[in-house]
Amino acid sequence: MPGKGKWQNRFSGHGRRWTMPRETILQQLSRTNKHQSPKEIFLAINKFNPSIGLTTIYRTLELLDKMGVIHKLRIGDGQVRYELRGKEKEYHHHHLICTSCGKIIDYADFIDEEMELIKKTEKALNKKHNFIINNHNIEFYGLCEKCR
Amino acid sequence: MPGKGKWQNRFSGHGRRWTMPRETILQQLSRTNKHQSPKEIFLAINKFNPSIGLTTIYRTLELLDKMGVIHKLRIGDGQVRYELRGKEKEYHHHHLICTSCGKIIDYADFIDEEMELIKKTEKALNKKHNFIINNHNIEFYGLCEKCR
DNA sequence: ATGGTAATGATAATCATTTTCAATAACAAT
DNA sequence: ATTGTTATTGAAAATGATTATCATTACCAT
Ligand SMILES: [Mn+2]
Ligand SMILES: [Mn+2]
Ligand SMILES: [Zn+2]
Ligand SMILES: [Zn+2]
Repeated sequence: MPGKGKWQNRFSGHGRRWTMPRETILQQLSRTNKHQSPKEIFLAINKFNPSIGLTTIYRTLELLDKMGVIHKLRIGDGQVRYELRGKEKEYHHHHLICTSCGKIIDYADFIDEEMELIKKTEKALNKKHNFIINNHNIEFYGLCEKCR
Repeated sequence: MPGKGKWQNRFSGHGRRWTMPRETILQQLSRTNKHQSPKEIFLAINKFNPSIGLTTIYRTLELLDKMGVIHKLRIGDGQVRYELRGKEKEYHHHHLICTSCGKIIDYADFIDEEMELIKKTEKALNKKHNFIINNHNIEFYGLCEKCR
């Protein structure tokens, strides 16, 4: 049954339940490509649905992150932030963060060269330290157009 | 007067004062190449000098970071961590973080290739987004030898 | 030696995130 | 459709890291 939400199927048959709060939270994440904090998501939802509690936002975001549906960011501004994940290819990007106003810019330039270097580094580090690398995090800090 | 500590001069003549707590904190940072949290530093110092308060640790670490003497790390384990900075060349490195036990490994492999890519990326991002890039952060997450 | 003031430490306050727990609602089995 | 199981929820309290307050202390230029 199409139209019931593209995520519903990912919740069925795993002892998990498809609930209204979860659908609402995913809708809110879809509404923008910004990197939203739990509180921001809560406030946005709260305007039209005050019955969903902040605790549920936290729990759901954590779950969605574990499921791989969203991506958790920890830039250093005191709260966690989340963004929806796309398919691997179209999703992979890094962040440009303004240390003055906190603006976050997505970028995916030189991804190919970067991936090559990452692969090489991962292989070397794996051999050297016997360390299994699952993912990486790259971010640039500086001043955005307005703040420079 | 040598022996009085290699950092003392960095505190003179800027309206800043060279104090016993600051010297002790820098000593503690020198004692290991681990990435210590404020609380860890506090506990280590507290064993032989219980007169230094946690608040001072926080304030001093923040100051030292601003001065460029130490480097602040925010891996995602709930507390900030700091490490001493060496000279630019010998210092520059990234981190390998075990998501299971929290172990942090420094590495500096492929730094040259990496710097080349970083420079290229920085230039492109600057042109594209009119963003001034001051520094970057790269870290790999995975499982260490013991935790795999 | 002394005065101005940067630095300190104890305490309280903030603030994001977690935990607890009783009530609710999905949903598989009837 | 009704039921029973239990995953999920929301309110409230708890936690834990970091910050703000403020009276006291101690650098250090004079
Ligand atoms: Mn992004
Ligand atoms: Mn390091
Ligand atoms: Zn900005
Ligand atoms: Zn480990």
